[in-house]
Amino acid sequence: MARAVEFDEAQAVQKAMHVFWEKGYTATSVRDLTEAMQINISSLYNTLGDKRQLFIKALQQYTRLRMQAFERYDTTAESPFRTLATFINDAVHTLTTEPNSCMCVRTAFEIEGDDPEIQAVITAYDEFAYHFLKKLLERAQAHQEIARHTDAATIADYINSAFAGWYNAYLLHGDRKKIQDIADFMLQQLKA
Amino acid sequence: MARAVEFDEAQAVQKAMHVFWEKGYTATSVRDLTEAMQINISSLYNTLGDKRQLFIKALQQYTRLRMQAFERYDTTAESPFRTLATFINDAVHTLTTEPNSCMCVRTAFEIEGDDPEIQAVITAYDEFAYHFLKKLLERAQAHQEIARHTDAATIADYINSAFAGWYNAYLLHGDRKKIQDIADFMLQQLKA
DNA sequence: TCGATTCTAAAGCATCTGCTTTAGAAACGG
DNA sequence: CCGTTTCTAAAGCAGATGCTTTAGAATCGA
Repeated sequence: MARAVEFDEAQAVQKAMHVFWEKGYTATSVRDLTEAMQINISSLYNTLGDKRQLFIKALQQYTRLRMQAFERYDTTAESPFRTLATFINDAVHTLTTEPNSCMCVRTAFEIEGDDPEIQAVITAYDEFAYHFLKKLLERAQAHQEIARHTDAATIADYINSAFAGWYNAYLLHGDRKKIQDIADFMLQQLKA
Repeated sequence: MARAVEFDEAQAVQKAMHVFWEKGYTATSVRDLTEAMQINISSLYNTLGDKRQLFIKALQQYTRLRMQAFERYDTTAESPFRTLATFINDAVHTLTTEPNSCMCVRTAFEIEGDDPEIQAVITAYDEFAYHFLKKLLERAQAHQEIARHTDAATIADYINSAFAGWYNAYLLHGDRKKIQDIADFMLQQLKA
């Protein structure tokens, strides 16, 4: 037998995630990563692979955390619209509070379709959010809380796409109230 | 007297704009630029300044072109809402037709507030679009074409912020119809 | 203690980065 | 032709990049 593996991959990826999240893929150097991860560069290449593979793992970790946050919403609540309102208000809170904007959105604009494997991770998250919204909207329509003249699918796309725009608006103006007003207006428009 | 200046700055900046637009600021190298601009690197540094200054000029050129496109809309038309609808549909057409996504949005996410001078160029364009929309919405409200219970300013922010989200959605799915459906739903919601 | 394996530290690699310098050719008016 | 200025081509710079290699220390079970 030999020496036991003492390398905590999950923790290392977590630290890498924060660096990538803050600086973006290209602007992050391998030296930035090893410094933050507190591991030797040879350990990195032996266990995690190259920079791109590590980025994919970091991005997956990011989306996994985001997806976990969806679990706190009661999709079977009596008023699906209220759940939706909470969800949207939480999104406003998150995007105006976290130090960086959404890693998925940022990355989507950075790679611009050049890397299908990275894009797939982002798309998977996007579709996860889409299905969450769609289910919620279908129930809201069944409860007559929102208008039924439009597919829940389209409304889900509509809401889901808006978030990236809010990130952009907050980046430009840093004005929390502006985003809240936009969100309030959207909710009010959606209400039947 | 001496040799006449034969360097066409506007044309050079225009070519640089396309490279930056396609690849982003960081991912574009000075060699990429001189190659596309068909000029020598010493000419570049003598007349246009360094990479960052050239990028600012290219971004200004980009926003100038975009702002010119606003002139084709009749803001004094009898039905401001119809002008708004045309504007939004044109936006959908543009963003699903052009080979790259919006240079401003892409750059906003790339620099993430780290460069105030670059950010100012983007913000100026954003505010230009905002005022265009606000004026149009105020007239639409006066014509009773959209509801008056909300400030035109908020609705302008609402519409303006949505565009960046549509760029993101089109990047992820490449589905023109999806964006059109979203835009149609927005317009229908806005209609009084 | 032994070999086997996993770790770290450091040096090193070729390539790319933004940018400067040097040397000289080309075009002008006086 | 001359001096002045604008251009181009090419070499060169120091530093950063992603990644590899080397050498050896640490930790394990047999």
